[in-house]
Amino acid sequence: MFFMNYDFKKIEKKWQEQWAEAGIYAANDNSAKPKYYALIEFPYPSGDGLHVGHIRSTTAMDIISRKRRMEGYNVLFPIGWDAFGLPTENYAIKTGIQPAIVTRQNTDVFRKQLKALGFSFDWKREINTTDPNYYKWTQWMFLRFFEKGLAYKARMPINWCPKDKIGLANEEVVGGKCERCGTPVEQREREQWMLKITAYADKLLEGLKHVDFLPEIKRQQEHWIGRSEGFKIGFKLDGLGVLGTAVEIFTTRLDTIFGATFVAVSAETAKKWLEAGWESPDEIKKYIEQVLAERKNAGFEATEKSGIFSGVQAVNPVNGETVPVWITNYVLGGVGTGAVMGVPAHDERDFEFAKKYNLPIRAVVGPSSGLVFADRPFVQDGFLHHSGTFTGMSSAEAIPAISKALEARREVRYRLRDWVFSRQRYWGEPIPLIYCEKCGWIPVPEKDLPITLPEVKDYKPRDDGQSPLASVEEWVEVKCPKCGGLARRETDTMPNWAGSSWYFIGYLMTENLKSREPISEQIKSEEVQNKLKRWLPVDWYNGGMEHVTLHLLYSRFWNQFLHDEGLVPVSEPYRKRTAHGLILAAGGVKMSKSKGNVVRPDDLIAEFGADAMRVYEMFMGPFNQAIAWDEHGILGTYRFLERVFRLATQEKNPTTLQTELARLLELTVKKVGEDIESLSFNTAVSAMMILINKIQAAGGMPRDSWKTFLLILAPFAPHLTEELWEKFSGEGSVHLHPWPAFDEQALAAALVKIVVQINGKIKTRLSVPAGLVEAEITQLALADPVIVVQLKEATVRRIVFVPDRLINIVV
RNA sequence: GCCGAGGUGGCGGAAUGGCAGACGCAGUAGACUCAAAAUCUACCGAUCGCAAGGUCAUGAGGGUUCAAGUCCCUCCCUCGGCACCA
Repeated sequence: MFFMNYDFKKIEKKWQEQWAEAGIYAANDNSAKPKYYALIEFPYPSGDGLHVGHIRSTTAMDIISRKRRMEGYNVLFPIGWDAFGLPTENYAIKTGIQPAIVTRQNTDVFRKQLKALGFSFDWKREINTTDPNYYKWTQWMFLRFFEKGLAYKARMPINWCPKDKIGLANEEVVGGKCERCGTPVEQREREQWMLKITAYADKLLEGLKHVDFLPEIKRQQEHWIGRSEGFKIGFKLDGLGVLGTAVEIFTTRLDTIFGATFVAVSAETAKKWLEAGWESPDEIKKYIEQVLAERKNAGFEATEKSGIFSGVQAVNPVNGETVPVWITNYVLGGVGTGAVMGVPAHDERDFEFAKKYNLPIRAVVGPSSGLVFADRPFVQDGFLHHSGTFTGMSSAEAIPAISKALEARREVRYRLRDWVFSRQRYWGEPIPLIYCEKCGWIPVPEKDLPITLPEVKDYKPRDDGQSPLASVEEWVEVKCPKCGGLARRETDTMPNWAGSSWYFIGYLMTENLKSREPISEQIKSEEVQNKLKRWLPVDWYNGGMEHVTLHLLYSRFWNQFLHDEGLVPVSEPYRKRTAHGLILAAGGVKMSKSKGNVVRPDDLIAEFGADAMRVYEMFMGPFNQAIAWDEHGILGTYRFLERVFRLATQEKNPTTLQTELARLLELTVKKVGEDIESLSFNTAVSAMMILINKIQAAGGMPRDSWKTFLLILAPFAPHLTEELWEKFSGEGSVHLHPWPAFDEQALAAALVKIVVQINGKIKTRLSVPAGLVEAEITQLALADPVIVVQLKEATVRRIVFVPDRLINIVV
């Protein structure tokens, strides 16, 4: 061994080529080893190229994949492109260049950049959602939903920019205004394809119990689904004239019904009464119109509560009491029955309303100790008071009892809405349906899939809100597959979420995607089913917190459906899901092209190398927290790697290992292994830095110890460690060598430092053999000169002793 | 407004209730050098003190404890999510 420079450029290029040639990261479909499926959210290949945030999250999963390989797993760590979407389309609108060409250019750049970072992807399994071979399957799967009645057409409001005359995706609406021109966005009704995800609401909730997702991820999904169990109850009306029957209210808090002091109905409900012939003063009519108009315009923001007394009275069925009916703006027509019982003592909104209009507040539920109404509503469950025969019951007992007495109808409601699956856009999967005047909506026969995107001149959505595909007459006009008559293709395309809803399955059968065999036969074949059984579920899926509600829910739904169809062996696609923090631009704002603050990694990689870049991004801060980008620190990780290289290749490394260094090495092996599992990469790097600093001070380390160290550094800095491993004539690749075990016994130190406190303040430290008992330490502590001086005039009242750590003398 | 995460040196950040500031960046001094870079060594929260040492410090204020950045209560601020879901 002789001194040499850390020539990362040469080293990184050399090993990237050798790994590719040897195929050491390819997942094996026929291995006897246990499988491990590690997944990242596949990137959208934007024109900006890879940015520093991609590197952080991808390096993390790369580290986990590499560690698993070393632990003896057959690892699948795939990569692909989620390439349909607006930025590419907008670029095409501006330049007229075909989105397919832009996509190819962008993916070429991304692929090159990812390869330069040494990620251990199985590149043979690369997929692209815009590849007709891929979206043929997406279209086929959509038709399965259609055949099961889970895809349907409905009139839905879309965001419409009146100036640009186009429909906007939600992402293009910022604060109720068009992202490009700033014009306030209007809601327009349009026929849209919908997927009935609500049919899977309970299954999606139930499935969460069996997966290992971060608690906050589960909570967000639960909240998004928003299951609530309630009851519908009729309140008889008095004063609506001939209409005077009943108003139906919905509540989840039947136990508070004795506290109802009014009934609040939505403007929509009141309007229906008017249409049915209710005669009411102009004042009320005006108010109703005003609320409806406000709702249309505001849409997004909550307005101040208001209401008007309708003149109508309602009868509370539980006690026959008469309460006033108010028409309000805070009860929504589309939610529940569009009417609620107002219980100000036990509901924040009713309380606010009652305060404003001086309506009575009657508390009927409280903690067991007694019923105290403070200046805020009591919204928890409790015990009933002033509630007739139900007084004294707990909320949990009272709800079924009251519902039985009233014969109330129980109803389960969800916040979750069905998935709007249509986009009036070009750059997405065409929806493979044909409309025939005679036969209705007819699916495209499987032999005609994929329906590929036709070339168009202009990619801009049309003035009438239709997709540009509607202008391609020769594409739109087809024969009805059923009757042979003249029919028209659906011109809407699928949303971005479609292709990403099943891509983790796509990776498992990339060869089959290319095949011309019918999908319905292929997917049920033993060959494909065996692959799916081998790899599913994904063992660890990491991605952004921003995808935790939509993408994660959609893909779970999609997979559960395929499972119910008998096409996929597992009902939950992801066993474990974690999330990373965003990398923000300097100043803590999001990086975006429009702000011009996107940081590209290329220059830094050229200057410090891929390994230094990887280690730095892991070292920056806690992985699960957002962090502002600052490249100054990369010099520190470069110095660390350079130091590793220099010390490991120095002329003479000692042949024996000092006891303390040996112990530190064991500790570091343990800590790095544990920190990787808990995504604490920053402290793992720090631990390795501490070790290297100690090695520097000790003048070096024997070869075998170096090899152990290389093994734990390997997932972080794969090129450098592979190079040194070769120089140390290690067997094969460092990345396929077993992960080192650590010796618990070697971790124990012979000497420990004991902190001596007086009244909790540190006074001195004792260096003593490990394992001394309280009496021995007390004796030593009290004899210490510093302590003797401090205790001169005090009496010891108490001694607190923590073995091998601390003694506190209380005086 | 509600839910969640967070607030620690000049900066990024460490810390199973038990030595606050690990590790790194920036900075200061020294060694090496003709010199510089690189590297190595030491120092590096504030404050009082010649020093030994003391005092104050983890957003603010209370509390529990022998001991609190960590647990409890009240409040302030930042970020993310949701927006009247009955």
